[in-house]
Amino acid sequence: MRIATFNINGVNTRLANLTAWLRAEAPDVVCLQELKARGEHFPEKAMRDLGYHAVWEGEHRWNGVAILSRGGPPIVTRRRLPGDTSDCQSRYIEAAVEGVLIACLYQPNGNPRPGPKFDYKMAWAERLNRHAASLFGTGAPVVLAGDFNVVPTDADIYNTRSWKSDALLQPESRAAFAALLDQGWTDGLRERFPKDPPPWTFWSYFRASWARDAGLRIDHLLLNPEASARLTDAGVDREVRGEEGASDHAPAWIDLRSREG
DNA sequence: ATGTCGAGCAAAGCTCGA
Repeated sequence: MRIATFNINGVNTRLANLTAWLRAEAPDVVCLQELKARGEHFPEKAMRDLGYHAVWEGEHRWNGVAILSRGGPPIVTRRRLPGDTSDCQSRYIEAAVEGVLIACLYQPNGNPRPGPKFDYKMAWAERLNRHAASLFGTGAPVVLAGDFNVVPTDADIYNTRSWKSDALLQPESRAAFAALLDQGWTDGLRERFPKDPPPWTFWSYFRASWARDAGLRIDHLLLNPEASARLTDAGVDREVRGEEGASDHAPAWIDLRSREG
């Protein structure tokens, strides 16, 4: 079972990019972030025509998350990250797919920092860690997949210089991510690529980042022990970032062997 | 500080978010 995460940065604007990738790679499950489309504008028919069931949380203009599955339909277990009923941004959706619990998340970017956006990011991270702890020991395989908007260490970026004050690299952001890993989650990409540099998942539109391969690793797939025991491979479909009209992210994925295997 | 994108509003170029 291949589970991918892809910050699509506008699901309708990049529908051609998305469908070309789905046709080429045919991942079993896909977590999408930054739909930038309200719910009624989600391209459900296009997904269905490609053989994917879809569940999603849209939002006016920004954010928005979805889970696609081409096997059994995703059974939604949550549409909001618990812990703050006043938070109405669409950044989390969770579903069971063929016995695997999948959390699709889009952590706030947090810029500019300091300020209310960064405070929101850190509060959101705190809520994520609390909820992740409750998912960790359920006994089922669990995968937390998405755009965490965190560069975990200095090894996860081409060069820290121009990003030093960015919210993605701050000690607080990193500490929250490290605390999440300390719960016992396995970083799927790092498991497969332990040597530096790891594969990047994001290249900014600024400063010809793609042409210079000036990338960051901010899209992550975290596995609890039940999922990690089934991990066979991981990767990034980086060629997707080089296409005409590409998102600034590339899809990242893990492969899990079947329960029988 | 800068750079480049997308969506929305409203009818072009700005604003906000990233």
